[in-house]
Amino acid sequence: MKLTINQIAELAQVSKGTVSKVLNGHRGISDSTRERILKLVKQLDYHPDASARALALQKTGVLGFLIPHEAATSLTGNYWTSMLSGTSQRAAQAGYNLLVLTPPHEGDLQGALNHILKRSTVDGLIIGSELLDRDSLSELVLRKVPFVLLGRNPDFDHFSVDIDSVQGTTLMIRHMAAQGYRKIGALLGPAHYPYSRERLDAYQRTLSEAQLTWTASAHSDYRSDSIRRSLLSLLESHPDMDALFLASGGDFLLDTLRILRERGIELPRFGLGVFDDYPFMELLSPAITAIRQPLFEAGEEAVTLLLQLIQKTLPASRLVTLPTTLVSRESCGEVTRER
Amino acid sequence: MKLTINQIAELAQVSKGTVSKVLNGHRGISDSTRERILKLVKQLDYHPDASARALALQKTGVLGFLIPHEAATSLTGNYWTSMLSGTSQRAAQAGYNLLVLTPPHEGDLQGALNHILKRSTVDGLIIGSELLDRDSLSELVLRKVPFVLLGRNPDFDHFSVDIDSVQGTTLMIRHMAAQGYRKIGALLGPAHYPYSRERLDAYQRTLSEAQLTWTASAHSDYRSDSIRRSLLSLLESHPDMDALFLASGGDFLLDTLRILRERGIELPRFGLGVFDDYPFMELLSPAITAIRQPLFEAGEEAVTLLLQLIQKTLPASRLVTLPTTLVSRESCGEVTRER
DNA sequence: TTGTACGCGTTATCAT
DNA sequence: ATGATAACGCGTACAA
Repeated sequence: MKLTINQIAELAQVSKGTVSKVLNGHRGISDSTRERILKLVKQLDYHPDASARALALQKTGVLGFLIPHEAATSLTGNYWTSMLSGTSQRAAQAGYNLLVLTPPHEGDLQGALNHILKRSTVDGLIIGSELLDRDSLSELVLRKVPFVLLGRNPDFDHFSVDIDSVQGTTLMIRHMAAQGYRKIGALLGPAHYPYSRERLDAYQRTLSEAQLTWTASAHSDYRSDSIRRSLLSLLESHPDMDALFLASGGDFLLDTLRILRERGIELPRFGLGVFDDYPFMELLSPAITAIRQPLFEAGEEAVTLLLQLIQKTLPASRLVTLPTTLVSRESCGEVTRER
Repeated sequence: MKLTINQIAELAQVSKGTVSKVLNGHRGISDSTRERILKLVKQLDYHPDASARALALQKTGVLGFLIPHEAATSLTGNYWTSMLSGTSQRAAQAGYNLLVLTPPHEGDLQGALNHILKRSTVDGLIIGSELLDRDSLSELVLRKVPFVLLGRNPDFDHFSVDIDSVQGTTLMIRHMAAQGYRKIGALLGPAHYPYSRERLDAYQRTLSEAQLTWTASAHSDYRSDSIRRSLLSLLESHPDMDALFLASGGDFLLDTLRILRERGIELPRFGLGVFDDYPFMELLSPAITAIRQPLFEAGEEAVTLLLQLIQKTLPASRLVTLPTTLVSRESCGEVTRER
């Protein structure tokens, strides 16, 4: 049999209401009975049942992390897992449990969200925002569900944590220009993703600030064949390109390196800079210059923000923007000169 | 106001008991009222409250994935996240939610486990078994908590999903021997981890099967300084070593490559084989020969097994062992000969 | 075929 | 300071 509050009450010779008060730190209990109950609770290792507590309080003590893609693809890479890591860490430290919400099949996002919401399984939500439309988000606000966006949504103003794409792109393009590259192309993520647009803009602006008029860019989704197609056509239509800015990490880099090698294009004579840093980049030859995103920290910040929303303490600001750092390595000219 | 079963009942002009029966597919309801209720439910998008349902049924519809290390370290690598990915995928498809249980601070594992259990927040548990002792596991069995171990526990027989360390190690060592290496050393994970022992045994057995008597091995934990120390002492005490078997992935490879380069040891004249495969290994020069572990699949299998335990349908076998595959690349001799 | 009443374990309110 | 009692929302025997 499972231990219940009734049994504790019986053993302590009090009513269950008294036990509840002690457990929740309410005042108006004599020290003697408080200690008697506390001792019993500790001794029997009693913990109030989560479901019953949730029902009574209308709070589950659970945070949901909604990842917009199915687990098989999203949780295999570095991006979402690093954010999840930070989220999990801080949630655990704050005494919350973390539910990983991953659509059962690619595209079932809305359904998964609705399912969770209507059953009120979670107290709040952290949402990978890239695929949720304006209407869904509006409904969340309307229904007063506390939530935080991970990655800003351009046409929906809400509490969110973002990594500074503009600052990162500027950092990288300036660096590439400073290294002497003059015809810097850009391979970007899907055109409808907000950060693709931001990075494209920043890329163009920074180039023109550096008095470089040469420009070439292409979009691609995350499938290898798409990356290959986009990059090949970019290379062919711009044979004079002398450097490439990869505006996304993960498979972008792997496929790009394969293609560059196939075509006999040598780094760092041809420059390469990537948005997203991994430890292994240091071991490639040449090592790859990259923008390091504070993904773990973004996850942490998102939880912090969300908890404030749940507790209705107004956060300091609606938007937390985290800066990136440049990790300068050989693929982008630096070492060439020394040699 | 939140929609409740009472409101549905009222609107449908029936008692809530009837609504409940319809919702749960019980029979003994006339088609007309069933359809009337169903229509209403669909129309208003009603979903029964999760907490209330959990309280009544004594089932939460939630599975827990207990990772033995704090999120900051464990969820940053590839190992746990890949398993988590498979777990999340299959859980979602089976209609379960997945709770990521990660100790708030390194070492708080027992506390976290107890917390979850006593409150009965989950219907079942998938446990990264390496750090849980026999007593804790026994208690789980005693309390009839359905759980599955990810990674077999040598001194505790229970339902578990494991990746075949012995088969993988044998595969690799045979390959290295076939490539002509004669003095193959081994750098293993922490000595108290079960799979370290398994891999060490398999390493020695395979060598002796191949009539190779030369042997050298060292253990290390996952911190860079420890890896460095172990490897350096291994190299120094065995200057004639001509190949190395890295029995763990992740940072092991990164640190090892750094050290080998520092010391001017060239691959593949010196052979290198790693237990754990990553896409980027293909891009290193030379590319790294590796054992590929079916981590995602292990996560999936664990859920499948767990669901059977929860439904009390006896699984076919207590132990699911998944085979590895060898990914042969340049770091281990293959290409040398061709050149 | 449908409705009633109670239990699930906890918390909160209102008496005492 | 403590104790009854009524929610919380749902499932389910059992009665009608």
